[in-house]
Amino acid sequence: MLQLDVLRANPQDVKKRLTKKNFKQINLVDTIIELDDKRKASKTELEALLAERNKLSKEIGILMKNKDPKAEDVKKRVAEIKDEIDFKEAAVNQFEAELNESLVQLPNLPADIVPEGRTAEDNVVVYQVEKLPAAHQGDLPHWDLAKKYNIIDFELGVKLSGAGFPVYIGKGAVLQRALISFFLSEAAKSGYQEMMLPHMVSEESAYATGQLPDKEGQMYHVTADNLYLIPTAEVPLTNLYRDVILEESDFPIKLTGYTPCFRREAGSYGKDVRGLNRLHQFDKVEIVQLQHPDKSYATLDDMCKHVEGLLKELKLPYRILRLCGGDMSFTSALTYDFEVYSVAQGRWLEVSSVSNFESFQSNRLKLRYRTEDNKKILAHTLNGSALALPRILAGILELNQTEEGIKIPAVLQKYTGFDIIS
RNA sequence: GGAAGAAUGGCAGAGCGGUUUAAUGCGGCGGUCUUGAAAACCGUUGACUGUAACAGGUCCGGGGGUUCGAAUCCCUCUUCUUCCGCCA
Repeated sequence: MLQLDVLRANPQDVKKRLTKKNFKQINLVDTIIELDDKRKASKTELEALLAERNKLSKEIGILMKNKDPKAEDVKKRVAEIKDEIDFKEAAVNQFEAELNESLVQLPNLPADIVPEGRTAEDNVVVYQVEKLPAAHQGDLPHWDLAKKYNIIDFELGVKLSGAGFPVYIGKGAVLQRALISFFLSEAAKSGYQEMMLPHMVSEESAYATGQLPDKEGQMYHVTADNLYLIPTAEVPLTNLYRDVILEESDFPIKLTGYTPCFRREAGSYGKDVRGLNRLHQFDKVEIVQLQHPDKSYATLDDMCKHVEGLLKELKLPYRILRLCGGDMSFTSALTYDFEVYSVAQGRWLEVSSVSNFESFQSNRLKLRYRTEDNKKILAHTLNGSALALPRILAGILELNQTEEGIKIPAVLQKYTGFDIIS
């Protein structure tokens, strides 16, 4: 959620930047400022009435103690004020509700270096591996490899749950476990503290990181207990610091966690959902940092370097995109996507997305730090996948297929205990 | 799931209808003393809102109610503790 101060300080600039993000209801900015004006005015009036009531009530207390009959007169006066108070209070509540409802609809403002553009076509490639892997005769896409070596069974998943819930078998399952261990170990090496987290969160948590109300339909909702299955570890990880006031010396806070992720993916069909490309349940190791506003962009670069390091270790051909305004998420100020190239599918697969949210999340989280002169300032939050497993697995299977079988990348072998799937 | 009790400022802990603008202790910060430190003593120390700055307002787990007035009484929800039941 954007800070009201920012809107008020420079509404024209805010509108310009919202436009870059392809946000249509620009006049919402003016509506919000008007609502805030109204809210402030009514609140000042309400508070004057409350002050008057408090004063008179105190007088009544003294009069009653002295058994003074004038107490009854004062009581009558307060009763009159009370009606006004109820009326004003309703008005203030109304304005506050409307203001909040509008404010929540505004997406985060894009950073200056975010490219103009509306779709994925407009994203800027900031790095691409020099040589794409050569195509070989008879290369199979991962869903065929999965079947050939009996390491993933999509039909069994359908039997248990439906499409998008694959069952990993034998070496396939071990490879998943190895990837999780590898990613967590690497994150630990980079100084991230590992957390094991709940896979369901409350409405409050989902709201604080911005999944609600924006992405209501994307999450599985356990209605009996009003809990949401997490779409990413970002939600519990970042909510750990909801309503927290940090000291400046606490920065940076670096957290990591492995969780399964659950996404309804309503409306996604076609070739994009083939095999491991898009699932309802998948595994991911997430990294999160909480940082001082002055350092968050340097931190974003650090996090990108970490992700890049993983892809290099796994020897996967990758590229890095700076997302354009129209393709960025609602909550992000700057996002880099990492994609792995699959020859067998002839396409790039998104395996990580690293973002700086600036104070957009911390505003709702009420995550702040205390400055030397005791001011409380919103911290910046960042997160990234490091990494999401299914497409990494797809990449490994497709890129390392040989006539003998699928070669396991060297860095993973100490976690798998085998070097080939045959 | 059943029964009972509890929830107060960073922590501990009073207050149970009207100078509470929440006592007191610990911790934190500043000072005196000291070569320095400790001890002792003195002072200071919550959050939100609001103002140019004051003032003012709100907050005693959340929400609602009673009252002229609620931390204090009532209802409700949540969480915790203890006991019982069930159970990885």
